[in-house]
Amino acid sequence: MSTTEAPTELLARPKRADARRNYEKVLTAAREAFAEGGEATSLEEIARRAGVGIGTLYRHFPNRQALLEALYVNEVEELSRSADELDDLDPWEALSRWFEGLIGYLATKRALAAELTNYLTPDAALFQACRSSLFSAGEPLLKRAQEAGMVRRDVDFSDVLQMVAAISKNPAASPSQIERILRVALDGLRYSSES
Amino acid sequence: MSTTEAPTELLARPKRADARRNYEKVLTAAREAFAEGGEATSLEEIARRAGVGIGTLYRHFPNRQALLEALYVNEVEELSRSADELDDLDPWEALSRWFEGLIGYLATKRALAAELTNYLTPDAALFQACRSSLFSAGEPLLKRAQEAGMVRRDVDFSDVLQMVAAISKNPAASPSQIERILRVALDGLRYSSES
DNA sequence: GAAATATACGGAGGCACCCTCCGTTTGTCA
DNA sequence: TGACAAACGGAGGGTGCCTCCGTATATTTC
Repeated sequence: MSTTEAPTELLARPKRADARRNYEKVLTAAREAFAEGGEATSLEEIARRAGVGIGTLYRHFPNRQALLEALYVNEVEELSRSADELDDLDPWEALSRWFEGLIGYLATKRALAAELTNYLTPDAALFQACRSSLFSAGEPLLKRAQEAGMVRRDVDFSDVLQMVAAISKNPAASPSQIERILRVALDGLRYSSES
Repeated sequence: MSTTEAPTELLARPKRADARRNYEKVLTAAREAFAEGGEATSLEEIARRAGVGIGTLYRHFPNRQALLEALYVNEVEELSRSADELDDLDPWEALSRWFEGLIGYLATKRALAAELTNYLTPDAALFQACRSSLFSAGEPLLKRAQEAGMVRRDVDFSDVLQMVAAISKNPAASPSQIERILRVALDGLRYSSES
């Protein structure tokens, strides 16, 4: 029973044993630091927490952006897997449940995503990949609700996703207000324009 | 006809002639630089553009944040004045027209607001002031639409403002998509929960 | 198990940026 | 016009991102 993992991960892990250890140490330290300290954590600080030199950190993540991306990908992968237990619900119910999950996720990743958008254009490969991952999970739910006549037909999944994401990431609103706003916005999906 | 302006401005301008000139030069250079170069412009660069020393820039704006705030306030003041010609419209029409104006404004200020939120908590005095300015302009329009039964009553102006702002500032969506999403979200205001 | 080799480590130092300090200059007022 | 307050400007301190390269360690080979 070797310790080699199957190469299913999207992120290529380094080869040598000490290297892999350090890679994980950095990633973990970064996750913690970002959770605690907000987005302003320096890479020096992360290296210190991880107990490695700054050079080692840069060996694994060629720049700050790369480290953030690695964190981000890790999390999205996890999220997309969580959309398979909703098939037997009422179409509208299934859709809004799924978005609830998404919303909870987004709430914790605010700072990370915000900083990433400083480095990347929204059509960067990374975001494309994440979106397509979310699409394959959520789009069928929307389609189903539209075919059941429970959601207006002049929107597509991208619209809804952007709408929910934008509202959830708004740092100026409290969680309870965000919830209220989302309810309104999602109700907009049910509005039918023939007055 | 003296050149002294009435002290109606929220921002206190400096006293001496050269100082006032330089203050304006910096502010103008900053506005241009941010419009062109995005948010990553350095203060040294702005001072250079304005043709003043870095020390002078810092005399007027004690730090980067202060400069951004000054820019921001300037713009919001301008916006709030623009909401007085809507009284004679249908309540729903008036409300959505006003938000159209707001939306256009927000579109151009994305980068600025985004960077400011890195420095300030959403309840900073600056934002409070801007919000209250927007409130006094927009809240009556919402009230009127609610009393006319054209808008659901379980939302307040803050909700709608945050909703519109969040969607408008979303950098991942194209202008046309943003427009579509806003239409959906604002239609949510008309949805009435008795099914 | 030891030598050879590839791989990884770590921190000094370069560069850019934010900001402070203080000697010099300039506007203002009597 | 002279005196003083106000403002100017840039050298330099501190920190953060990142590079470079001498040192150390894992892995492979014999």
